[in-house]
Amino acid sequence: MTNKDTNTEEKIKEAARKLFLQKGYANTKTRDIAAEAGINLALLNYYFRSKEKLFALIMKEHMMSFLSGLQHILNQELDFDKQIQLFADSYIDMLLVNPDLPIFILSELRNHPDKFLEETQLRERVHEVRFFKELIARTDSKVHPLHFFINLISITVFPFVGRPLIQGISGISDQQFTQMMQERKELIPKWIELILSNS
Amino acid sequence: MTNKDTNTEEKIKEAARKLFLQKGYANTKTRDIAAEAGINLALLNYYFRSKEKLFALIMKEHMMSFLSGLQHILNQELDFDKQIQLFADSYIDMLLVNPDLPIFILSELRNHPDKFLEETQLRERVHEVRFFKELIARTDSKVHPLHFFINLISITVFPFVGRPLIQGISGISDQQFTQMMQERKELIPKWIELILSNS
DNA sequence: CAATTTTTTAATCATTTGTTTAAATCAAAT
DNA sequence: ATTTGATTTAAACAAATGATTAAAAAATTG
Repeated sequence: MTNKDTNTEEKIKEAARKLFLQKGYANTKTRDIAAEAGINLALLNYYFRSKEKLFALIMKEHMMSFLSGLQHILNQELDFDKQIQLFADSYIDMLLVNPDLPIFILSELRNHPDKFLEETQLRERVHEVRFFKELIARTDSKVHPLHFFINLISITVFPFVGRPLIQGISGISDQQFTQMMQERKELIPKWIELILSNS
Repeated sequence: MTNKDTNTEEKIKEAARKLFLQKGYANTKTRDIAAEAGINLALLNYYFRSKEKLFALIMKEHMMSFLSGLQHILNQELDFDKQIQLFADSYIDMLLVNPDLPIFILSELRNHPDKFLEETQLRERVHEVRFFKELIARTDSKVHPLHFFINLISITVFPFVGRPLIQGISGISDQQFTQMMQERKELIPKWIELILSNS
């Protein structure tokens, strides 16, 4: 505490987190970060060598927390149905706190398709998750189990990615949007279970 | 034809379409566009005044075609179920041809939240669409009809936005991805109708 | 306290990038 | 064919941007 918030290195990281998340890599200038952190521009390079290295650090941090969250939820020893409920509930909570996270990750992933996937060992770590084994076991149909996972992620995450469009079309307020996302915590598990049980 | 493809103005637009779509506004340099179009750099400003004006043009074009597509499909005089089928089918076809379109639009919309929504009269034009009136009429439940529209868009569009993650996690090939999207043309209507009829 | 190391600062550099200019070339009209 | 206007070109400009430097200030060590 004492050191962590006043510490120059941490101040730069904090500013970088905020701005990169908000505006992406290309739209964030080193001078913006320095100003936001309230430090001299040269200190950015002193502590992190380059803008790119600083970004890689922040990006990895985000990918890891995204992954750890997923891993933690989907590895719990729970009923399959309970697990879906837990996922929707805690993931939407997380997204309401970090609404910019998905579009940030997906935008940057577009520019460096492999870079970040490799260094987080995404595939390896997700593959041994309980939920997936359960999901595969559950589907006796000819429909690929991945479809159901895609559906779950889609209806949970997409509203946050497509938010400007959704609000632009429907005209709902920020408050109404949040309200609807709260409702989805309970609706998503029902929908997914419905889809799963009829396949 | 004769003029349209060799025409300098059109060559620049074509190059701009390709590069903006692929890399976004900030990551596309005017020199890249000039090189791609095979023309002198100054011609970009000669014909379009500025990079920003050129971009606004391309962006509006994309928003319009996105909107017209939606409008055309959702205004057809068809059964509600048929309409959902038509939507999934033709929208996935479109997305397979333009897989970068959603992430492009959503990324840029993040930087200029209102700018493009206003000038396309998105809300006004979508609001008078047959499909929505039908959707609202259909839902007697206490669940907001917008939820179902969000679901339809989510499971249709999100796979293309989240493609790097989906392929990174599952390890499926490009070909397998395309195959799955083809399958979803028939699956999505079933899922959506299932959800609708149980609400 | 003096010496040494670490941190911070202001100034500057080198490159990139969007845009402009002035001259050259091309096309159309009289 | 000459004139006039439109198009194209090479060169340059100005601002933005990531990075470096050398000196000053602060902190640490002996």
